[in-house]
Amino acid sequence: MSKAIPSRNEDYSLWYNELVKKAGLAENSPVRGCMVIKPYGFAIWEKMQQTLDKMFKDTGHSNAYFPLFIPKSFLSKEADHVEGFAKECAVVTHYRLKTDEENGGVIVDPDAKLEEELIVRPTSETVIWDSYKNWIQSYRDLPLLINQWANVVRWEMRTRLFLRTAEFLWQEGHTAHATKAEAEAETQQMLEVYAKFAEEFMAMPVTKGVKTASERFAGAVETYCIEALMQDGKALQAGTSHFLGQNFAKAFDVKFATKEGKDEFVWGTSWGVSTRLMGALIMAHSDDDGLVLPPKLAPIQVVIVPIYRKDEELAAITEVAEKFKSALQDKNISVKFDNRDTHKPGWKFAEYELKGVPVRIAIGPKDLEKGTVEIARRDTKEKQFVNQDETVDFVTNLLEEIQTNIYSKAASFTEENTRSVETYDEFKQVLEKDGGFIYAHWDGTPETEEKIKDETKATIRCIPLNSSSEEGVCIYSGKPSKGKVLFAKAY
RNA sequence: CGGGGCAUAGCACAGUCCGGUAGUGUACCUGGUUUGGGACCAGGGGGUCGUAGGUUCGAAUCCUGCUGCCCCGACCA
Repeated sequence: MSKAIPSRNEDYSLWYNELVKKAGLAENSPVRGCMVIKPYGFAIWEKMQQTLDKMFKDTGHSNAYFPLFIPKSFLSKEADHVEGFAKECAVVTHYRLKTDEENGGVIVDPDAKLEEELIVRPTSETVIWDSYKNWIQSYRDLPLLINQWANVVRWEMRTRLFLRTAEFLWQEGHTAHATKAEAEAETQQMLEVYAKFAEEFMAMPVTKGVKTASERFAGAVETYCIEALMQDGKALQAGTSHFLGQNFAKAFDVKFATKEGKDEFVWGTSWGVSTRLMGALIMAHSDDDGLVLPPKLAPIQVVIVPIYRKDEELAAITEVAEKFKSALQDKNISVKFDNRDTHKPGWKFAEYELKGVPVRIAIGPKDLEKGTVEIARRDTKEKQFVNQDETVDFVTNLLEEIQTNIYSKAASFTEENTRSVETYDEFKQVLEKDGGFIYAHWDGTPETEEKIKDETKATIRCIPLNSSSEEGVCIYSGKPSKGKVLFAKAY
């Protein structure tokens, strides 16, 4: 009981915060805006990393590592880039502390001021393109396909565990290409990788699209994104892929010799997903009893709980449990046999539900008699008895079914909460009453976008890639529109 | 960074109005009985009441500064 979390209906935001803490995913740190990612939360992140890392390598990318600190002067080399990030950079000004003679403790040593201040990377384009200048000489060095797993710091005013923290973990891909078309194809390809990851592994449907100019990455020519709808009807940007054009190449003078011997600027891309995906994963599927994890990302896919009175019973149950454990592990299923005698079965049931373990197997004396086990699935909370000789196959299939089911559930939710409107009144009404994704005509101007945002808090999440070019008139200005765009209130 | 609320044991809170030396639940430790949905009984440990100062014989309580957290806005992956 002590671990019960608030319900989503009562207070969605509190539900999220409490769930993150009670499920042991993360907690606040002594430093404002930062978070401690706890072992269980990190285990989920590691599974995401492993999967994505393989997808990146399968598409020809290699990992590297660039430094945390960036000379301040680098940031200002690309005008839009500095404009976008300057407001939220942490700056290193000194390199030494000394003991405070008067008050005890330590103070910054005023004699240790850095000649050029360093910024803590908010993203690594600048430091990476500075290297690329030396790495790239000719068309033979292209394409250059690099990814790095790193932490970055953006000094946010308002933070929330996983969704927006001052320091976060992410991967950032940075590629350089000989032609515009190739760089554009790379941008698209990585967007597809993200969409595939979100849908197949996170079981989270996403809408692919292009950002409007005002939402574009600072320094990009075009920003592509995947947007997902959370259970409270708000949208969450889950990943971005940027076509950088020649902006950074020009800023850092990255040229290559073509086959014909001409000097040309290279074309760039960058793309990233962060620990924010953890927030998306939590909000996409979980319920009032706790986390619901897709089997493909669950650190523990199956938990086995013994039910017994006497030690002899435990011994007999353990024998069966261990047999299942190794049989399932042989099928690459991660299994935990929780034989702790410090907690009762009911306590363990609640605990693993809170933690979102997809499948629970309970084995008790009655099961030993009947040759069965009790199998419970986290997504629907259904329980059933299964014969022991069918258990391994049953569980293997069940994991796949759960993965499919939570995707369908999220997909129907997204579908049910995606609406199309023709007028501004209708737009405001739907936004107020239902939230969710709203398709509406927009005249394409930043002014209209801004006004709608000011008046309704809804932003253009993206111009969907698959949108039909159905002509119409802008809901706000009445001017002509070439197609509907996707609006929502967003995280 | 503006507006509001909060800060007391690991966690959730009471006590603050009206100053008198800190309490409840839960978690933790020990022993026993228990175990098919968050067990029960008995005993036990743990808090310089966010922090710095002020008022007072005496401060969790009154006053001031600071810090942090939560909610609402502006900014953002």
